[in-house]
Amino acid sequence: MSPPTSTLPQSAARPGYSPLYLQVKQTLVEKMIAGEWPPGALLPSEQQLGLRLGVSQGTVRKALDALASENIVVRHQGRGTFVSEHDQQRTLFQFFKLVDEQGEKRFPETVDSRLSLVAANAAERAAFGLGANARVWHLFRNRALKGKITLTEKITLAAERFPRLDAHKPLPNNVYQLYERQYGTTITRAVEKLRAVLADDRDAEALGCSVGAPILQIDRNAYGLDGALAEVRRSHCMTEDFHYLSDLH
Amino acid sequence: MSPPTSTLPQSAARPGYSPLYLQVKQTLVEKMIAGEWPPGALLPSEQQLGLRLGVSQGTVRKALDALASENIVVRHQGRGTFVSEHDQQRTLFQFFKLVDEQGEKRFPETVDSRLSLVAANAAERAAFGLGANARVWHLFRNRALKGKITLTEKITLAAERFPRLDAHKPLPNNVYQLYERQYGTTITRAVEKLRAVLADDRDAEALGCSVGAPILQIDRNAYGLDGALAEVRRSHCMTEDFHYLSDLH
DNA sequence: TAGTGGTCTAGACCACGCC
DNA sequence: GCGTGGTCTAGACCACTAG
Repeated sequence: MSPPTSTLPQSAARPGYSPLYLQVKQTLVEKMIAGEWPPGALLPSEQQLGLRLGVSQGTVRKALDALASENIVVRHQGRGTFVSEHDQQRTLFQFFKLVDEQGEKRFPETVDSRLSLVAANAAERAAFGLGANARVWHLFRNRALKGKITLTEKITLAAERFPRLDAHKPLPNNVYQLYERQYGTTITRAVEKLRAVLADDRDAEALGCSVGAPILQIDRNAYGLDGALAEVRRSHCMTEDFHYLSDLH
Repeated sequence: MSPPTSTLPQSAARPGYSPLYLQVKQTLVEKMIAGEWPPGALLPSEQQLGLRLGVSQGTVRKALDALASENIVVRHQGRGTFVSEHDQQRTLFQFFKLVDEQGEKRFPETVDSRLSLVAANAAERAAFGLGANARVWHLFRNRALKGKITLTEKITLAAERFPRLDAHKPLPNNVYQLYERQYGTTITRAVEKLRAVLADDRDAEALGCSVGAPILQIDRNAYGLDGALAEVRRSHCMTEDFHYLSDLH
């Protein structure tokens, strides 16, 4: 084999060992984080990556397959492997779980939007790992499905990770695309906690329902490529005409 | 290579083509459905399966990896590949999404259970693909988490698929294990639809809450190894102390 | 026609579980 | 020690895309 132009750490040291293909995967992710391959970029071919990293094409393939299964890259036979972008399709299929009775998805339209910068409270500092005087953005939005306001959102972001967010007003419907293009933060994974609650005065006003109506509360924590918590979001959703779809596989 | 003792269909006919490893996967699933390898059974090694099916060990591996990713088999280095069983662990991690504030899961205890056999209504006949005079089982259960009744369930099963279900009373806590051991029906996949509703009189009585309390309604359709709908379940759950956890990856 | 990923094969070595 | 799955490699051929 010709000498590699780059080497991977810890080839087989017993403690802390990780398989070669996972080291390759991690290396690729780090290059994405560093901006070497921004979202939408075409990666080098498997052969070229193998030569560059000093591993076989099959090992590169296993790393890329793992990245593809996490929706971090997209592979196209005959074209190549691309870093995933937060286009509407991805946001819809990976991060949006509300469907109508027929199981159809629609992208929600933002009807009303309010952005403010406030001092982070203790819970917010703990969640984002912020210092004592840190500040956070609060973004409130009402969103409509099929023309009817169906959910309200409160999004919380660390100001130090998303500086001058107000410069991008009006914020786009798809904020994950904004995080990605303006701040280099790609959301790759999220965890949602669901509860049933009763509509309070604010819910009732925003959603046009009565106080005490049943509301699905969705608490989402969204994480970036680097694994750090990037966004916290609480949604209140009416589930008369839509429901949350969860696949257990 | 020595001649295979069995052959796979359509080696490369253009229309309806499917890769070899998917044909292998399908062949293995069919053997499981036929009862050749019941849940818990040790499969032949990759080498032996390759010889038997006339494909390479690497192709068998790709089929087994796909089955493992769907939780249909479990692989153990040094021991072999086993058909998955519905032990408490699997039921808990794959099909039970309620966790407490600390994110801990507990297996729910069945407190009360009522089983009845009734004529299937139109919706039930359509869902299960039943004939005009078909009957279905209705199983109502109240279930407790950490000693407190937290959810009610209504389970619907086609009587023709689950004959003499009443002979197994009292039904076990883990009904998926019963389906598997007594009826050869292995649940492999489920889809849940979630809504927020208000507690009615029956919810209030069963759950010890007030009428009009917020309730998380979970409609689950569970499918067997053969892909057919096997169980329909509606759960009503209090989410004061527990919430539904959904991973978006 | 050239280049890419997708499939399939074959063989080597390692880590693990069991006897 | 033996057999298992896990990793890694190398090379062949196919299907798809693009120029």
